Amino acid sequence: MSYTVGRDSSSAQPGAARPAEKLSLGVAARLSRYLQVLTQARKMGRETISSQELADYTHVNSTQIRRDLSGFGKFGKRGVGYNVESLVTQIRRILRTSGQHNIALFGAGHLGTAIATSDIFADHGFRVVAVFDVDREKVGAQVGPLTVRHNSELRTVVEQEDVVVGVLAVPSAAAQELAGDLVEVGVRIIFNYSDALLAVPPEVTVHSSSPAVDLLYALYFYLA
Amino acid sequence: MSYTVGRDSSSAQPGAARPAEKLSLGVAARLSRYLQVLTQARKMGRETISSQELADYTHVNSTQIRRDLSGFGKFGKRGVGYNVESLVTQIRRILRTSGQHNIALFGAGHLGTAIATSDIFADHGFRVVAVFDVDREKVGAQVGPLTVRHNSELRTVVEQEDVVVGVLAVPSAAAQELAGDLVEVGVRIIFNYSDALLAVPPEVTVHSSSPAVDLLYALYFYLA
DNA sequence: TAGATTGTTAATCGATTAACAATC
DNA sequence: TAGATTGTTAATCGATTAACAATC
Repeated sequence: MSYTVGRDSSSAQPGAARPAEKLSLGVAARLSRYLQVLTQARKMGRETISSQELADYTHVNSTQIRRDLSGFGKFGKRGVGYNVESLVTQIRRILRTSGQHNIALFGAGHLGTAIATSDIFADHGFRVVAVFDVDREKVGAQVGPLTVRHNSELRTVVEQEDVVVGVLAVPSAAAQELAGDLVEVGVRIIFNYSDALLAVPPEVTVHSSSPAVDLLYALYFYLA
Repeated sequence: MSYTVGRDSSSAQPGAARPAEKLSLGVAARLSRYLQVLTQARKMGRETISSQELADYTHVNSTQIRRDLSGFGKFGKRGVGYNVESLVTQIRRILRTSGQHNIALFGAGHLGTAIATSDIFADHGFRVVAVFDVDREKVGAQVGPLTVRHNSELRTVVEQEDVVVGVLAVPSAAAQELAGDLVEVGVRIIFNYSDALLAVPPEVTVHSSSPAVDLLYALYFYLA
């Protein structure tokens, strides 16, 4: 990982809920994972969870988890574990992602529809505010609660709705051009579901989904 | 990460294409990332790629990349870079995932259809050999090249087709039961697209997709 | 040749872990 | 109280990086 980010804030001061300098890449990544499991656990009605259970689900060592968390405050109860609800709140605060963040989704095909109608994003404070497509037959159709718009409305929507993230659920051939458009109107985070390699300026972050690669990784440990 | 896996194989011996003991978690994860970018690059017709370009796309430091690769052989050409095609082959060999691996997909809704008709899995040597659903209206329908089957055929298909991975694109409420069924018929890798927390025996690996969490992570560095 | 990029070293820094006292 | 689990320390190990000679 080569982002230029600050140092770890691991020097603990008892009792103090730390205002957090900049998190290291590793800490931020792990906190995100904890948040994923906690969100799922909350949905299933769990009230508390132990570091050991979190370890089982995230494959992060339980000591590491307690260490990561205790750097920011004493969130747990000895003999009991962590309160799921309050830990979700704490981690969101640490990651500074407690707010609502708006997403523009591109592509009203099967994948786009699946994304727009699920609550995988909603559960984490993201809101899909617009669905775009270039297909005139799809424009005007309903996808979940939204009406499909034509790509040409991109700029208007991004500016009016304060869109922070662009999600590309379009064919590879269309991805690069859309990425360029998004960058041009000021979007700095792109989530790419196509298998195109996107060229963007350094200040823009592209995250490419790749379930197959995740599987290869899992498979290695299965085969080895 | 708490898998019990072997040590890094970083002691280099010039010239030798290493038979690779067991890779460390970090090395395996990074090699997978390189593979993702290389596969994309190949699709776009690229012949060679430098460690610096790989670094730009993967956010892994370029020295780290050269180091990771040189542990297994001298794959690059000074002044030129790495041959994309041959590096794909080499990394697949190192990860021992050169073969064909069969997937069973559950859920013939929008997400399931998107997965079955894309080539995100095919590009990495995975083949979706069956699509299942419980909805009698969907059973029998065509999804890409496949006919939707009823869940009750699970065991037969897994045994006949040598299914290694189960992919769950079903509602959360249905996920746990299916996971149990998969474990029972011997599947050891589950890819979970639902937001259910799956309880499985320790020998089973569950990978839960969570694009929203990936976004939170990206957002942190954007906001901070 | 001149420029580019690999392969490798050596030094540093952060991640990981076992162990255990504190305490719910 | 007895059992469970956190918070924290101290020691180890692996990851990261800058730098540069080798070489295409």
